Amino acid sequence: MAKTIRKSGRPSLYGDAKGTIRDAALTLFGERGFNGASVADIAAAAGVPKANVLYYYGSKDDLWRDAVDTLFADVDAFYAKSWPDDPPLSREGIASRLHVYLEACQRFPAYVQLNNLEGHADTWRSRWLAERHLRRHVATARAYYERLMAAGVLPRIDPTILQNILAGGGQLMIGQYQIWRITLQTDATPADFARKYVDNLLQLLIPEKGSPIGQK
Amino acid sequence: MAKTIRKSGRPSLYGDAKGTIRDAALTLFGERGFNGASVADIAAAAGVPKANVLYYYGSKDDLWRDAVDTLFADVDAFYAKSWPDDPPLSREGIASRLHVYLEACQRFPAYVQLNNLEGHADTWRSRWLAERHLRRHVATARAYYERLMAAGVLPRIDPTILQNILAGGGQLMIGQYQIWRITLQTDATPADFARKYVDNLLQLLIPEKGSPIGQK
DNA sequence: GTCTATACCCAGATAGAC
DNA sequence: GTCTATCTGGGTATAGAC
Repeated sequence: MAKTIRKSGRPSLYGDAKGTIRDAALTLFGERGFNGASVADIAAAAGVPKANVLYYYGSKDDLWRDAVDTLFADVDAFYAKSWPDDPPLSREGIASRLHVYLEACQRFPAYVQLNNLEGHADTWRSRWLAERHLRRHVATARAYYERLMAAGVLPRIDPTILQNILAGGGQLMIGQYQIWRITLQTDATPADFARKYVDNLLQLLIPEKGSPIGQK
Repeated sequence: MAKTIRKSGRPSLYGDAKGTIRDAALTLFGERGFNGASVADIAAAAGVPKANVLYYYGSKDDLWRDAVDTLFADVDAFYAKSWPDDPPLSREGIASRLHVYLEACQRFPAYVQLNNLEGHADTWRSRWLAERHLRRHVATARAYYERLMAAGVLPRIDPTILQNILAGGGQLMIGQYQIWRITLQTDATPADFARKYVDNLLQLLIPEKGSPIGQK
């Protein structure tokens, strides 16, 4: 019965049942996939009865869409405050851009897990993800990489492949951290992983003479 | 009751119903995930009644395990005939190794999709995958990359990160080809994609002067 | 607005005819 | 060995009390 003052951003005030449900849903959708996370699971995680989930969101599909939109609003806000408008066309510019991207993957696990879970199939969910959100993100990154190649900082190669080479490996290690942990006892979740990955990548791409690997 | 005699080394009874079911299961598990692919779906895809699936495999879990083991047996056989025992420690050696790996990802879609679908969670399935199969594959690849770094062909960086940089981007583009197709109209499924990816990657890592790759 | 109870369907798994 | 019919539980969604 609490009056929930709903701003379009993150309510999370006292009694914000709808927001609590959406946050729980996003976590479980990211962890178990759409089919693996039931409405009952989400309700239990949010601490509300099952029927309330369907009361606030008309259906499980609508809940998924709302949760994903909210996720990308958060990620966009994170990028807006972390990325300079005009990143330098240099080794350091690449490092900073990649570091922010990997930080986003760590901070918003569903950001990368949803791609893993939905990206291989042609469904209403993968289409929603791609057209509504990914296309925008990919275009922004590509514009910067195109400028890097034009400036001669990187060799000129296929831009889509370039994006995947630069970001793909780290995205995989973060998104699939559990299976990497089981396989090799490595851990891509600590805060310094993003920095370590970027340092190693740049050492491989643009070696600096005498630079110790994995330095701070 | 068509008598489809299957070769390729797997136990084939008359009309190999069991093999047909397992193949259909692997396809659907790879496409929709374990929870998204029902026993009824698998039975329909294999063209047998639902009860037969549970007759041949005692449970859905057992079917998954058997399908995954068979997949990795096929992938191992593919590697055995495609990888030289002693790949050269050179630019060409890297290219050939990566090319074979990406070909395997294309030829056995479930090989990469299962990682995407299971890799982010700690479940009996991700543990099965990691301990029974991935650890072996990763160790084999790592041994080669360690020798490459020791020989000075590549700068010495963290070997796990190196593996992910080299193979991660292509694996992502192939495994999540649908969402890349929707997002950018790119297509990672054609036979020449693996070659194109490797060429671009090596051009970035170890540029060759005057190489015509991706020039525009 | 919040909850209990329930409808209704589909999932995995069995029984038993043939 | 193959199939139809069925059991049981869990899934999404709804009705209706308060």
